[in-house]
Amino acid sequence: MTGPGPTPEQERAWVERVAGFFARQNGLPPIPGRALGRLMICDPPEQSAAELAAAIGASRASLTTALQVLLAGGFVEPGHRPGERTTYYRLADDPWTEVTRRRMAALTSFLAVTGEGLDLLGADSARATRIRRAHELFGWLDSEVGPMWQRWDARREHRDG
Amino acid sequence: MTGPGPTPEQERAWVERVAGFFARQNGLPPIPGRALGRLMICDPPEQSAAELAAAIGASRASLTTALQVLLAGGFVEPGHRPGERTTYYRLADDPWTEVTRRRMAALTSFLAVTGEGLDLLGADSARATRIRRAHELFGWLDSEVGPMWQRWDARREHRDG
DNA sequence: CAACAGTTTCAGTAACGACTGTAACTTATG
DNA sequence: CATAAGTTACAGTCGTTACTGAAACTGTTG
Repeated sequence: MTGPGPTPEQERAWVERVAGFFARQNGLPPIPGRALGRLMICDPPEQSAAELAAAIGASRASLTTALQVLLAGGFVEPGHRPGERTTYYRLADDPWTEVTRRRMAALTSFLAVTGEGLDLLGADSARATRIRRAHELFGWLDSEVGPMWQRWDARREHRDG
Repeated sequence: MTGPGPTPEQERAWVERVAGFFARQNGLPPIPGRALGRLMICDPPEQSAAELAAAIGASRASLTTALQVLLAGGFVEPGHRPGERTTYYRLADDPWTEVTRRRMAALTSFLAVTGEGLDLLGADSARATRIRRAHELFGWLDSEVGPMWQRWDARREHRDG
């Protein structure tokens, strides 16, 4: 007995939550977000563009765009079956680490802006105090995230490798 | 001799870079972003809404909205001078720590979504493997950011207090 | 090489969000 | 209580973006 499993309604609601999260967090449009959410729970894990379109209620044309976005972002991977022309898309093995890494890098990229600001105003001038505050935080943050991801990689290697 | 200082053109360009960053990163509209950038380098540090409007080339009405956004986000603080009715806005002492803290919290908030997904599919089911991958990363990340900010607070206290 | 399944491109549309200008409101001053 | 500086609320406009439907394209099968 494997239990009843989620209802289609529950699945839809969860997919919508995923889409909402990536819309807010990564600026992903609704349909790519829904396709991503769907690919996280669909059974089987591989789905054609047409199947995904039907599942989330969008046009096939929209799925093309959505899948391009997801492919470019490294979220999904294309796959083929012998004797079939259809491309079956599946969630990448672990898109999350890379995506999150990128987001944090983007966060600390403010360091370049503050650095240029300090150059402009003179790093030691009183007027640059406000910028320096920001510069210190983002510089420190930048020095923290490197080791942090090293710890993650070590942990992953320990579990998988 | 304190040097020539930046040209208005250079200031404008830098302000635009700040605005661009916060538009991409925090979803801030252009004008709030520009106002924020301006408040980072303006001299004197306190500015009225009218002054800011002139400096970044926006209407006063827009500045009202922009300043509300910045006040709500904790970026700026209002100030008054005796005998004057004008409100002078200045950059908060250190908005960056709090803002960045919020952003990282938002990042790890995906944990709630993956958690619900695991409940829905059954945490140990084969179908939940994809969700579990995400859940592990964000759970770990969540456990990392707490201590990380503690280190920052300690560092700050050591320097300031 | 013809037929066809599937994918992609593109033009058009609808909805959304930001910004402006004006008008109403608030509050300190004489 | 009248005045004036400044702030706020609002209606309208402009630009952008996501999405759809139809047509063009690609590549495999018989």
